[in-house]
Amino acid sequence: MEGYPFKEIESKWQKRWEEMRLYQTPSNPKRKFYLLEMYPYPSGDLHMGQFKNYLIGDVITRKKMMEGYDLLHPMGWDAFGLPAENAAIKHGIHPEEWTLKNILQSKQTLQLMGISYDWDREVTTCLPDYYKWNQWLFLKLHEKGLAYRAKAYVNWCPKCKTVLANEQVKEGLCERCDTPVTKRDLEQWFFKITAYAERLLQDLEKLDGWPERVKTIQRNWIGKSTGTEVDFPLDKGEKISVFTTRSDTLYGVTFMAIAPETSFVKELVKGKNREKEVLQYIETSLHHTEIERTSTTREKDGVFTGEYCINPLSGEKVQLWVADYVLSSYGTGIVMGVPAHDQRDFEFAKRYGIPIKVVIQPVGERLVPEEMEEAYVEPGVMTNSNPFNDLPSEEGKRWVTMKLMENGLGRRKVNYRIRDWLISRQRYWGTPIPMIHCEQCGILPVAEQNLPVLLPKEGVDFRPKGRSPLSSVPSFMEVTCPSCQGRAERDPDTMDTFVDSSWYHLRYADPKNEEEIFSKPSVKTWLPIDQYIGGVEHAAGHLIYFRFFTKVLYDLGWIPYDEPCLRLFNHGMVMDKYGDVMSKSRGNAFPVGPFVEEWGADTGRITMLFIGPPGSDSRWSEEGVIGSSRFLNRIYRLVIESLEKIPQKKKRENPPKGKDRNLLRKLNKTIKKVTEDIDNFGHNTAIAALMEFLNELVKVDPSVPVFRESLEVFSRLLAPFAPHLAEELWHLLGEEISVFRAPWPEYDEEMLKEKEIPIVVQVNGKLRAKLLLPSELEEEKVKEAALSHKNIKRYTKGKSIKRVVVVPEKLVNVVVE
RNA sequence: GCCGAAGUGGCGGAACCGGUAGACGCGACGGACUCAAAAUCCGUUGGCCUUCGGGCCGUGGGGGUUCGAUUCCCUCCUUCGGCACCA
Repeated sequence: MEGYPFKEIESKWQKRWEEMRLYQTPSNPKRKFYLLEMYPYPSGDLHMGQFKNYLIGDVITRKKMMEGYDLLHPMGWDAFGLPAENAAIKHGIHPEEWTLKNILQSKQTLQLMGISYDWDREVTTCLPDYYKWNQWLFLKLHEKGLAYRAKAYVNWCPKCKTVLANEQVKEGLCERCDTPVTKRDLEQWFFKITAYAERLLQDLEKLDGWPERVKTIQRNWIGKSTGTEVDFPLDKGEKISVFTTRSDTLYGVTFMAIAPETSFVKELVKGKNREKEVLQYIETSLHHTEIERTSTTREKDGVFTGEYCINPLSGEKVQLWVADYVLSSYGTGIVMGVPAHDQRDFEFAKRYGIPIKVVIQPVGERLVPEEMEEAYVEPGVMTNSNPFNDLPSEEGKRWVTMKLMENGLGRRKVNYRIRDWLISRQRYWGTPIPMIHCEQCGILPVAEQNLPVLLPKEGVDFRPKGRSPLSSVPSFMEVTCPSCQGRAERDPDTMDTFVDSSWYHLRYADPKNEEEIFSKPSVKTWLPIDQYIGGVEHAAGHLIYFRFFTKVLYDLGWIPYDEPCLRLFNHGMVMDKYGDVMSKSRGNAFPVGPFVEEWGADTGRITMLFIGPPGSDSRWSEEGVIGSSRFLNRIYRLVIESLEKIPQKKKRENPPKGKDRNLLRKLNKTIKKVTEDIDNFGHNTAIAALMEFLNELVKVDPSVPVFRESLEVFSRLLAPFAPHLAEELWHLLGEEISVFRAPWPEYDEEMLKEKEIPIVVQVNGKLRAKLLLPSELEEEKVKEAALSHKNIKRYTKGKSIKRVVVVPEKLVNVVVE
């Protein structure tokens, strides 16, 4: 294939840019711009599917550079995590060696595509100079009571042999390996993100530059619900509390359902005659996986405890049941059962013959419990609820709650669906948790000056055993207690890698600081992030954690703002031609290395960006590559072939006339279009505009002065998309300094104006004629011209004209009869 | 079930705030160059009809608002995404 010499051009300019330190972050920015793409897991040779993210960012960076901004555009590696450990088990290579090798390769791939990173600020999370600060942050959270240890039934993936955070369980399956997740009763470390639930929810309002979609996902995930906590007395002066959003149905409670995990159940039935059955039930239900338990098709089951509590307002006796449709981790783990007005309770009551008591009547209807086929969950009028009878139920909620409050039997309460963030992992390749377990003194933090707690490199058996691999490394585990100096043990678990990514963006501001996590002035200079780019899949995970850490650091006084990024853009996924997501494991990914070898980086860049709007999913195809390659070849050929004829002098006569003026108008339109499109993430249409302009340019005589001007501007407009070729053209035109040091072109509003404008003439909304009329012609004249057109006369002949609509400089619509 | 996004030629996709639907690209067809092919260049390309002037239909289906709707409203269908026994 005969094409332009992209190989020479690309390597030449990549080298040159490095020599001139084009991407270096300025130390004293005047107009700062912090652009960040979500950093990747370094999987080696990156594939085309992963590149969309970086390319979108690179286009913006290069344009901002030319607009005179001072940029921070860094890159790093989410380098801890399971794949390295799995590679170690499979191939016997140490996770660190494997990871560092992959980082090197991934980095080369990014450089091959000409992405504009300042590599001096590279951050690698698996190195001690980074994870030391994970540990430091852990200690800060611990001091504040935001890192705590608790025994809880937690998500456990039997295949990965580790616990998982709620955010890592998708539909009951492990996000990583799709294995059904089970529950284990373990003592683990948690970050108290629930303490920030309200702020995380409220502050979404501030995030104008975030996609609505992401904010909605976060709102759902946080899941605020407002209701009442009600106390139900037990026999001997004790009580149990439940959370409800339907206090208006309190008089309809006929049973209580208690989650099997609740320790209180065991005590309740202790020594009672139904103890055996209850314990048996608890045992089996805990063995069910999350999917089994939450399957909506499954019949709800439970067991009667034989015990009762008292409805605090009606005084009725209420049966206590254990049922596994109740979640222990939400509210109090106990639910009041109102079969008549809650579908789940209805099904449960039907199955076990528990009474159904109607307390809300729909308007104009009368519910009879025996005839009900489903619960009535809508609002209505209260009944059987003396003294609240005949109150509308919505109003009743407030009255019932007030009555409970007056008598000390209940209180207003807000619950959130979001759970505390479980961060312990029983794996090797992660940040060691900087805590020490002493039998005498309890659990104590490692002193700050003793950080980092280094991950041992030797003597580790990586094979998963369900216990952390670190627990079998004596040199790591054995430690003296910081308090009593006796023998103690380190915490054997490592941190979730989402801890790393919750603050990496801050480290870029001051990546080599050995004294502090970052210096406050450096953060003040660069943060918050002006534009963040990444996939939507992180909406309920990383993007919540990252906001949470920002708020914690704000509260600690380390940063002066409480939202980490002002604008967020979600790029779409790249699929293969069959519509499957590109991934290495599926084997359908286009590796970047061979592609660049065959087609060149610029062609790859144009293809990826022209394929469709950056925000939507797109399919990678060979056909797209051909179009992009042709486009670049045509540009190059045009310049080479016309080079001799291009006038040397840059000045043109002002103002140009005729054809020249037409070309110049088109040029100014292109500047406007490309500029606005990049700002609005319309990279595909920006490239289309460049193609359109090229189509004009090839028709023009190269010896006219406007031709030279056109090419100079065109090179600059092309530069963000195809930086190597654009730089080459720029220099072919005789420029000495880099195109990226040249200013971004500006358009002349005057030049956009046309002398004559095509006006569309419709009759009854249908296109019937086109006119070419002088711009700024008075309405009357336009009307006249339209009506006197021969084709329009054909349609209006013999008919009465009811109305003529004139849209200035656009169209005329003649309405007849 | 609830919430959200989307549905446009053979294909990827354009169309500002309601004003020429299909920009740009791919593919296809015809032509030029060539011994030939590739590459390149020129032309045509939503469907149907046509006396070659033009006409009718057409943006998932149906309805509505409007002089005019891919765009706004109602309703239904399909696809994708989020939440889903959260009390």
